[in-house]
Amino acid sequence: MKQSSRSGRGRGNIPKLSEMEWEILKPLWEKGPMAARDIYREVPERYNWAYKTVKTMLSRLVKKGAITYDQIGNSYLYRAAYSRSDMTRAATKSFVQRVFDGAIHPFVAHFAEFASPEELRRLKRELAKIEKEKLGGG
Amino acid sequence: MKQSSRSGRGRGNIPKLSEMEWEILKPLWEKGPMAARDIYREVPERYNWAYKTVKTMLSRLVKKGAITYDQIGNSYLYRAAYSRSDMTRAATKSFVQRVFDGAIHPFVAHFAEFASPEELRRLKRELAKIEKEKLGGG
DNA sequence: TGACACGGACTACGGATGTAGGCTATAATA
DNA sequence: TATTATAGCCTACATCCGTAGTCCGTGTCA
Repeated sequence: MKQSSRSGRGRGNIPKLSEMEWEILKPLWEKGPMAARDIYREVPERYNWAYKTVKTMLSRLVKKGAITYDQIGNSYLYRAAYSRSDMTRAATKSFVQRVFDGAIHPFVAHFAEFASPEELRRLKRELAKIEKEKLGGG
Repeated sequence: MKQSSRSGRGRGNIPKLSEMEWEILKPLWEKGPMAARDIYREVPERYNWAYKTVKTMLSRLVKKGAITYDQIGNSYLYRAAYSRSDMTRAATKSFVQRVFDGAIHPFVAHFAEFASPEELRRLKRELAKIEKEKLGGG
């Protein structure tokens, strides 16, 4: 099997991200490890954050274990501590639990209302694939 | 006029519920308007809340416009201000936006991993239905 | 009528969040 | 070497959230 970055044990302790913290993690997942200044540049402009705000978030994310860093000279190179997969899986699970009491289909039904036809098709395809894998003895 | 649980305009100002607040709204949606004491009884035991905690949540929910009440004698009969549909739709939209940047299929792919085969089938069915409605000009 | 339980209003308090600012060391530059 | 722009570290501060507690009025039971 492949070794999907820490995919095993301890799913329970993946830290929860606050709304804004996701915006810090996204660039890290998409472009790999980065310095604070670069993350700052990657954050969507619409948030209009001060650089210091980004720095604060980074500290808090380190503290809660969502990111780690390597020191390079006198600055840090931050990197996500968990894969985007693991993080979104955990967040989704908790969201679905909270809002839908664990049943996913109402969630999808709702979402599907504002999904494009293309996305709906894609979804069906994915679902079929997953179903087959499951039945096939995954 | 009849009291069309305000399903129309103003979707944007549906208040956000905190994690625990969902547990107060659920009984209200499922069983209709209730007094504080009854809501207290309906909250899942695992939370082990004091009655006062429920009261605090109710006040906050009233304040943020998520529930309203009718005074009956010297006590209140609380009711949800928005339908469960509207509330979950809003929450889902914001969640998917934040975590998946608006694209739901990666989410489903992840979640489907721990969905039961039965739920997967249900999902596919719902999707097909929604797709047909969309194409049919709904 | 007096004692009490229950109701709502207001208060409490620590931790998380959104949003920074100040201080100090250091790398780069003049 | 003196200046300056950054970097990281620590501090700030209003809100929200989870989780109650206190205070006071009143319906109820004895």
